[in-house]
Amino acid sequence: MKSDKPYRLTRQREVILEEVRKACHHPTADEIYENVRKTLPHISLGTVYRNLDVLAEFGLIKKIEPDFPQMRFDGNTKEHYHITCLHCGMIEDAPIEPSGNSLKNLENALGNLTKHGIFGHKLEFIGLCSKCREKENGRIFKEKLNECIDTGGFK
Amino acid sequence: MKSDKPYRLTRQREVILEEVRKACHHPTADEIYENVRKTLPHISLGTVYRNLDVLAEFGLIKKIEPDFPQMRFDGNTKEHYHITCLHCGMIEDAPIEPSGNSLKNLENALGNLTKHGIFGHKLEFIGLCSKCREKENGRIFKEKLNECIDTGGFK
DNA sequence: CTTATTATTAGGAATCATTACTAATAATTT
DNA sequence: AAATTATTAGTAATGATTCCTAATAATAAG
Repeated sequence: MKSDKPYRLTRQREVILEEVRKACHHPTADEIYENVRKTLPHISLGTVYRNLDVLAEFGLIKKIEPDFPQMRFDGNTKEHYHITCLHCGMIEDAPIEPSGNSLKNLENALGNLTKHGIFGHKLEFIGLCSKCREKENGRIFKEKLNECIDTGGFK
Repeated sequence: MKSDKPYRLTRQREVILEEVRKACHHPTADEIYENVRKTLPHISLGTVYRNLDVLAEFGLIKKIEPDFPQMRFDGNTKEHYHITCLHCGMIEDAPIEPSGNSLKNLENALGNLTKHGIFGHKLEFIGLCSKCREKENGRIFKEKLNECIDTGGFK
């Protein structure tokens, strides 16, 4: 528990937390809303948003802000990296370990070089999921790959 | 030029591109709008948004989607990393070189491990800029640092 | 150069995710 | 059991971005 604000365990909060934890696909707020409604049909969308924020504040879930206009949430709070599909916005876990200490070393170096306080980093891989890759028949893939070759990197 | 869509050079487009290029602080769309208005007082916000998208599509600028609700733009299209201030949303360039090939190797490894097509990665450092750090007198910094220590990473 | 074509514009309306507000409710404290 | 107050449902408001339309202006064609 990070925050020491007063905290009440409500049924809504409980169900929302469970829903985020059991979803393995980094759901959006409205996906969570739709699922929670199966258990609590009268819950309001505002309640879902508020509780997602509260749960994230207490460190029980993570808020993900991907390269996409809509927020997503993660029941897995251990450090790990993500792959975002450029086409559908779906996020999967990257099957690699957070690189031991090399990026942590970079953080320290940056903290010294700049006057910033650096807490952490976010490494996001950008690609096309297998479904979108198939559906688009490689078109986007080739386009983006060329773009990447042209500029020497995605961003 | 990435896209081969028809493209017309208008005064608006020219001024917007110049504005993004000369700004060194990764401006938001409305900051660009305000600045462009000094030269073209009758330009509309929609035109600014549309042109930022077009310019990004043609690879003349980059769109940045930081860990913050608002989009920012970058006139520097060479690969480089950013530091985002968690408090004010300001983005600065990270004074380090994109790590040669180690992250590119990770991309390749991931492309093989998963069925994804991986084009690139985005590495964002999260911190507090010196101004905010001062203003908050280290409060947020300590909080976030603890959070980071607790969970073994920011995200 | 003049006319035709059509991408682009200004301005405003619409959308979409998210946040804020309020009276009613329910979890905790006394 | 009563008092306190965090939380809720429902709805209105916000803020960034996108969409729509008739008018305009950049390019292409004659």
